[in-house]
Amino acid sequence: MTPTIARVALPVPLHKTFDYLIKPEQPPAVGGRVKVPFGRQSKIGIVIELTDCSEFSVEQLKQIQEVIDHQPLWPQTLYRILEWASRYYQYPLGEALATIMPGALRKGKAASHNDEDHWRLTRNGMDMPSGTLSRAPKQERLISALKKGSMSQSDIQTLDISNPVIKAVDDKGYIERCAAPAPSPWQDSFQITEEKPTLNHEQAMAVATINANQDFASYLLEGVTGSGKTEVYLNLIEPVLKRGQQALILVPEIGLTPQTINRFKRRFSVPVAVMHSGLNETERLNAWLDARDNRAAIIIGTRSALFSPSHHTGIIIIDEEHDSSYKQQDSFRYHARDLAVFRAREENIPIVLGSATPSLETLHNAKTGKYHHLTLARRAGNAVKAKHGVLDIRGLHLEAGLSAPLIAEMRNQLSQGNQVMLFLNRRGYSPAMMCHECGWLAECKRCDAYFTLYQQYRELRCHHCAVQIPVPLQCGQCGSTQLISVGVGTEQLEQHLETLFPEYKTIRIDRDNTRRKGSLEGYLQAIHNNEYQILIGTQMLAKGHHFPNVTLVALVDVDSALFSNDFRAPERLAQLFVQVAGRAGRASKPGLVLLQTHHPDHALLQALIQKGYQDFSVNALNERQQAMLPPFSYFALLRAEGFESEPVEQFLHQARTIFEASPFESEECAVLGPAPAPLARRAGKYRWQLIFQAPNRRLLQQRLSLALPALLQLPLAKKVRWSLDVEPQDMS
DNA sequence: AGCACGCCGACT
DNA sequence: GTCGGCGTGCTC
Repeated sequence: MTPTIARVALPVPLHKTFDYLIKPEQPPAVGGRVKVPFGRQSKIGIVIELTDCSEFSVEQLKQIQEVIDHQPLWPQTLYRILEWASRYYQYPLGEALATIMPGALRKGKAASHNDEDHWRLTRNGMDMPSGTLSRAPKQERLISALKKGSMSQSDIQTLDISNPVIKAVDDKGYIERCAAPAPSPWQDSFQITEEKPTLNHEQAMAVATINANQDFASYLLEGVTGSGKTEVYLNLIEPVLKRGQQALILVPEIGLTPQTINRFKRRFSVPVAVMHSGLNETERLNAWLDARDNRAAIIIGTRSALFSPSHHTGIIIIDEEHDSSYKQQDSFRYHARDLAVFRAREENIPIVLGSATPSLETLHNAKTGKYHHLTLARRAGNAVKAKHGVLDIRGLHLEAGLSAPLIAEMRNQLSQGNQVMLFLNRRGYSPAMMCHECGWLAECKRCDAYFTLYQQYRELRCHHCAVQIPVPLQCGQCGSTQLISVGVGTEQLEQHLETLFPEYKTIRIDRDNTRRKGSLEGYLQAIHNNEYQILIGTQMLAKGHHFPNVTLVALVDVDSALFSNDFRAPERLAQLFVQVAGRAGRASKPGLVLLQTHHPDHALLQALIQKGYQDFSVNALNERQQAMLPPFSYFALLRAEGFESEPVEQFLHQARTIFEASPFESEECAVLGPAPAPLARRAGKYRWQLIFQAPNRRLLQQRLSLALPALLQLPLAKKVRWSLDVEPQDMS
């Protein structure tokens, strides 16, 4: 029996689907788009089921307006992952599908290559006796050219045959338009197009281990900076491409540089599809289609590239798997790395997670045997390990946050013609402004935060909302004019270093001066050209760039990370430390990394400094286990905000009651809060949060799925703004 | 989310 | 007398 009703997921924030009548002459496809009337508007949704029954009577159902796709947009495996992710991350399927779909498809554009039409000979044209067009040599030439096969309009133009000529021949009935022939498959011309470097023993072992098997298996490739992870990737991709399968590679947002892409393009003679946020709608659609139609052999992209509809994926590689940009931080809050493992399992292919500093989650999975752990401990080529040390700054006088020993070492390195890099994760001149007489601190009226002083703009700015005001001349409390800055930010550091080292040029790289597109690239180039000797930056300077002339890296303030209220802060500090250590220096000039701290004996710091990231991670994982923090439990964060505190808090109280009322055994689950969010007021809104904790994913998912319908029923759910983040990455 | 309906304040 | 403010309700 042919189904009469289509169940459709629409891009609306409603956790349900909508039923529509099918026109018999236009049967829709499950997984394909349809245009349907919705209230007084019409929307594009995805058919998720064909059926005969509905809770609604036939009279209540409307008809599908238009069937856009006659086949599913995604391979079965990928569609199942999307369905699962929609449930796991508690995000409505229709909205989830819409967010990961290329914008052009969301708007209803055809999901097919917009190849240029071709021209071919008609029967008449083929039979045309030569000499018929002797007085029209160009027309004659066109016909003989087309005897070898169809051509596109632009190809014809390259033969110096203009459009009017084409039209004239068309009018005579000798030629006609036809579809472009399918491009020849890349498999036919596959070859390796550069000389392969010889692998060292570790690399060869890793390659052999992973390539030994074509079925699902997860590998953690833990390779120190400079150990040649990319070369391993290339050796993994090679047999995949040889078999005619596609390779899917995810990189962090900041890591998708032309150099990275070229590394893959250079090695193989195959088409590469690149997917990142910089693409316009057409480019994005084309990359998506290239992946789907197997016109691209290698698909490389950021987070969202995980949803590339490639049907013949043979391997998934996640580079820098610890990078936080793999977790989407708004709307559909999926984790691309976690979903990638899921996808690999569904498609029964290997997945490789590469990093010099694996996330504790991934290390835990390796430890418990879920992932195979492969290590590259040897540096390839002339890379050399940086030295490092802790600067105990207790009791030391600090100049703009810098201790005398650090300044001395800077002077030493600079005088030898080297570059010096300073990390300080605080933008602005100083993170607060205080009255010297009464202790009053300038505070944002709309946020629970102090103003940051920007001296160059003579402004106080709030880093949590858009407020900026002129620097006050008087204390807001006692009227004193003795206002002083408290603490050090990158601007102050820059200013002070310019007076301290006037003979060297200083450059600051943070979000405040790299807003303009391309400015970061310009600065990095200038640094490589040695135009600057002192580099100051927040962590955006640490990722993906190697500075061979930098021989000294200092983390100016690591204490704030050691005592942050975000339990992941030490992990991120350790990753930053290892990443910068890997970027500094080279064989002839080994690098030195220094950390300034008031807590030189801190256990995690000691483990990191004395024994390295591996020991640090063992310690940190133990601490997580003691505290039952991820990966030893699974969190979901329900955050709510509103202009009045009371309804927000009350909403979360009700949410807590709902969650606790679960009929399941729930001793292992816990609810924490409601408590004020780390930033209790932001942009005038009060923020509260509730944390759900479960011992495993299954239970977390089960309990949330059970609670959410009741939560949505709460009258307050419509009055306050709220969001649910399953396995949040950033708790601050 | 959109978009309508609906009931109360300041205006051509 | 209207225009329009955003509260409430609904979308197969």
